[in-house]
Amino acid sequence: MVDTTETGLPRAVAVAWGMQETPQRGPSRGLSHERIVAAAVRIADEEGLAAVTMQAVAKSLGFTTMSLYRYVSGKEEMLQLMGDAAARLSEKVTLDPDWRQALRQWAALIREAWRAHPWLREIPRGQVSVLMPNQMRLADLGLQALESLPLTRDDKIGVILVVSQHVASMTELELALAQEGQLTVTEEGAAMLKEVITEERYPHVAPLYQAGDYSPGSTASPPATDEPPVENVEAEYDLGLDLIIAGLESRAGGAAETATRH
Amino acid sequence: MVDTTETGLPRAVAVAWGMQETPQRGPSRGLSHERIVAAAVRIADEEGLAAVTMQAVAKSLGFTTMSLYRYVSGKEEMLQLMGDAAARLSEKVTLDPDWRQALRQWAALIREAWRAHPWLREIPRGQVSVLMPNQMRLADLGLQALESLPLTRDDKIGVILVVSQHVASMTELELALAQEGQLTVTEEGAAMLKEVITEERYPHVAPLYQAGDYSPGSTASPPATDEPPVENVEAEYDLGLDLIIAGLESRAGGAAETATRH
DNA sequence: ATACATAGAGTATGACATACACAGTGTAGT
DNA sequence: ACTACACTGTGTATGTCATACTCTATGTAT
Repeated sequence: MVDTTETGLPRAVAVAWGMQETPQRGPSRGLSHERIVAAAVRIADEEGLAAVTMQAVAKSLGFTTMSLYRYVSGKEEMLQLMGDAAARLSEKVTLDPDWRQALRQWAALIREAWRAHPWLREIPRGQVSVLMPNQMRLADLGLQALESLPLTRDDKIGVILVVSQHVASMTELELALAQEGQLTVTEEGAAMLKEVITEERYPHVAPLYQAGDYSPGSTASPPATDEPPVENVEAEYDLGLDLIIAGLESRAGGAAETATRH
Repeated sequence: MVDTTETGLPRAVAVAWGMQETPQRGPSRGLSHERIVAAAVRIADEEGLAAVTMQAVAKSLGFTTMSLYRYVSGKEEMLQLMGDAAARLSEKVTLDPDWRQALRQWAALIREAWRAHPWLREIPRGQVSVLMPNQMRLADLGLQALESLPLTRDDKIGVILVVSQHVASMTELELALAQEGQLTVTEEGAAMLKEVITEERYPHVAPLYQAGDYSPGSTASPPATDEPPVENVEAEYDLGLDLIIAGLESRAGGAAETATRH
């Protein structure tokens, strides 16, 4: 449960849109939402989200921990604001007229944001995020990319969602792998693994390990995954995008072709 | 950096495969990895991952907090073990001979796991997860589903990865929405929103809000998103899967047909 | 002027993860 | 048997967090 204002809107949303009335009386304010969020983002970029504590943020601004609570109802709200701040887009983005290219461009934009702010993966997403200004801008741009496609409104939204999640997943994976560094398994360790990864229990995976090139590689969800060497995330990123686009082409049929011409 | 054993294998991996030598001397053990992990999973299922504290787990087993550290090197390791435990699969799963169906079945299996253990989304994934027994089983099954497709080994792995991430994303989204509950925005709040979501800045999104059906609906990544009413996640799940499968069909060309041909 | 809403500081509290030292326990080696 | 000691689980302590509450100083509306 997000905490909300009297308007029913989540506080974070109201704040992000600047809908919060500013007090008339009292001492002048030394802080602001913007400065707090900016400081928090800076710390997250440099030292990871774990380093973003209320104390660290306050200290970096030269204020007391508790002073932040004048501007932000709690850490969660701050995180939500950070999430939106990280999704800021340069005002002028021109998308290719071909929807395929446009979709790729759009995906690349999102990817860029994720790469610049790896910690985004750790902040909880929810209904709130959609209502935030920058996130909404991204969604808007995504819809624009698909404009020429003969899909229902809902399908377009779905495509946007699916694509953005794909990009998010792959970037997250990429970063997770980069952070952990390559595991260096001993001869002995590898041997032990070979012993347990038997042909009977793992008929399709076992060959990969028996082969000897046990690059423990990447991973996935609790669901499954694989073992491609780290750099391959790029390949997976493209693969997914290619499949989705190919899928869209076949679904859109001839109509899509029209959009491509000229 | 995961902490590893002398074999170079992450401790969690060694533990999960039962590669850890058990002591010979000393009092008999009252606890075990399995019991600890099982207790932790139970708590997570019932009260969410946040409720999984070392103290809570220990208490639920009738032991002291610190006793857990005899079996588990730290909370992170425990979480990794929980992740694998939640990916356990019933031994006998039969996949449809048609790869399309098989892929759907496989996706459904993963989805089931996510739904049963929503907290999975919160546990960090990485190289380690791939090396865990149950996760590996899932990967194996995924490869089996794609067996008949004329793809390279790497592409198959990629597909598995992409699909599993898609399922993960959609299930995560579904759960996030369910947890937050529907936002109930006041007339006033809605009006304020309409005012800031202008046609100029949000040409494609604005109409959705102006229309009056401001179901704040779902969300996506820091990237973009949409506003379909909650139940629509199902639609997005299908959409993504359909697109990927259609993409695979067009990529695999005639060969895929063969596999389908009844 | 003056009252009072407000800003930021100070202090306090309660979760947590985890380090460390100890007391009891059962087995290996005699 | 006996004994040493590897190992078990406990108790206590520490440091990091988020956040509640209280107080003093501040500036604006009256």
